[in-house]
Amino acid sequence: MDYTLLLNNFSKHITLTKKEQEFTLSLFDYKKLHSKDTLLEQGDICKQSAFVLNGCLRGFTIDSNGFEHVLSFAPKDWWIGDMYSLISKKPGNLNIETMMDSEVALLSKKNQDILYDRVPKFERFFRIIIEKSLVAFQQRLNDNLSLTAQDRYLKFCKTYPQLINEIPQKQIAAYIGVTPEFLSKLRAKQAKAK
Amino acid sequence: MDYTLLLNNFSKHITLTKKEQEFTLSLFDYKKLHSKDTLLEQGDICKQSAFVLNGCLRGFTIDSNGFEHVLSFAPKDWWIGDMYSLISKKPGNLNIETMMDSEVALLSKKNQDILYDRVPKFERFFRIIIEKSLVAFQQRLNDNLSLTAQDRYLKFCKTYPQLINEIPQKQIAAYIGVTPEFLSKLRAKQAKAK
DNA sequence: TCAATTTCTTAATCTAGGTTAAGTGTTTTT
DNA sequence: AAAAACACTTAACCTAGATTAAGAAATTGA
Repeated sequence: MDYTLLLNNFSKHITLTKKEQEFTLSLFDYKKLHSKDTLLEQGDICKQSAFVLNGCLRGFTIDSNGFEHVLSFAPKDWWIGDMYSLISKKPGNLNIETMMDSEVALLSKKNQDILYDRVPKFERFFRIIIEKSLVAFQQRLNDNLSLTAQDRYLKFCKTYPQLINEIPQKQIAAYIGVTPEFLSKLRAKQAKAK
Repeated sequence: MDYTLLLNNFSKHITLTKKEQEFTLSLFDYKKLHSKDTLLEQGDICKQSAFVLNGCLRGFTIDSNGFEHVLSFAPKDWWIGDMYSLISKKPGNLNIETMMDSEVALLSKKNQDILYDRVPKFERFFRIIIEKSLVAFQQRLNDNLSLTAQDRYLKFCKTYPQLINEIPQKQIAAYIGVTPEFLSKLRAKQAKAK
């Protein structure tokens, strides 16, 4: 298991000594997953955050009509978890699943608290990670309030160019908030317009 | 100016000595605002966060057709700022305005950084504040992806009971993501159904 | 390798919510 | 206290996107 990506992720916001690096990595669990494996199911209490070393996961909910809504994609170098459940310690309604064979580094809430205690720099690290995540969600909510489906799709293509050919279209539809049929129609219109 | 509310807000997540309290408060600026005063305009670089002591503010964007979209209401005891602009130091597209006469305690980004340095507990404090804000935005995005306008309105009424009779209906419409005309129609239908 | 499953497309029809417009309160300003 | 500005309602008509359904293409897997 290669944790280089994780160490580089830390070093974007904080500087760790060799000792701190070793201690920190010792708190993570490495896990190899197959495509469509489940990491968290709605109704569960989320007890860990995942850092994606390789592959891609998705966080999604299932509404009362059985439709899925993708709240986040987590490709390589991203963090994913159910923040609501993680901090409230109550059952959440997020599902987390791999979209292809993936490798993750798992940090349990318990170990995260130890980490905050022993290497307080991580208070800052996760504050910054969460700030960026907050900005992304605010931006996305604003997009959903102000843009057409067409524009949201174009924006998605710009934001996640690497994902477009890697994941099923219906997942992109569930992310931008339209049915797969409508996204298909949009793409056909777009192709013709050229 | 009475900062009791602010001190109580801190004490929800961290414990400060008398000295730390004094120092911390010295970093804030008190400001009294009239209804519809502007605290931040789109295109500006946001240089401060506001804690609402009294009254209510709103953060909103204006789209390319001139329509307003409310990203957040900040009643008494809430924080508001343009996180994107604040951390990137680039011009943001958020407007922040009072909805009634209000009092705020302002913390400049510069003073916030001093605070992180001199009272590191605040790394934790703001991490927790931001975590909660993130959870709220994720939840709201999910609501926009999965609920009808009717259900979003009902949920709004449950979440912000104190605001319903305090702020104009068109602001609620701009928050849940419908036109004022459609919200009016929803309310009429609801009233009849009883 | 070929059957089964999943994904994607196309097309007809439907509907939640938008648009336009006109009229009626209700605040705010002078 | 009148005028102006703003907020809310109602109603007719419109459209972006949903639904249903059926077939084609691609993937998965025994």
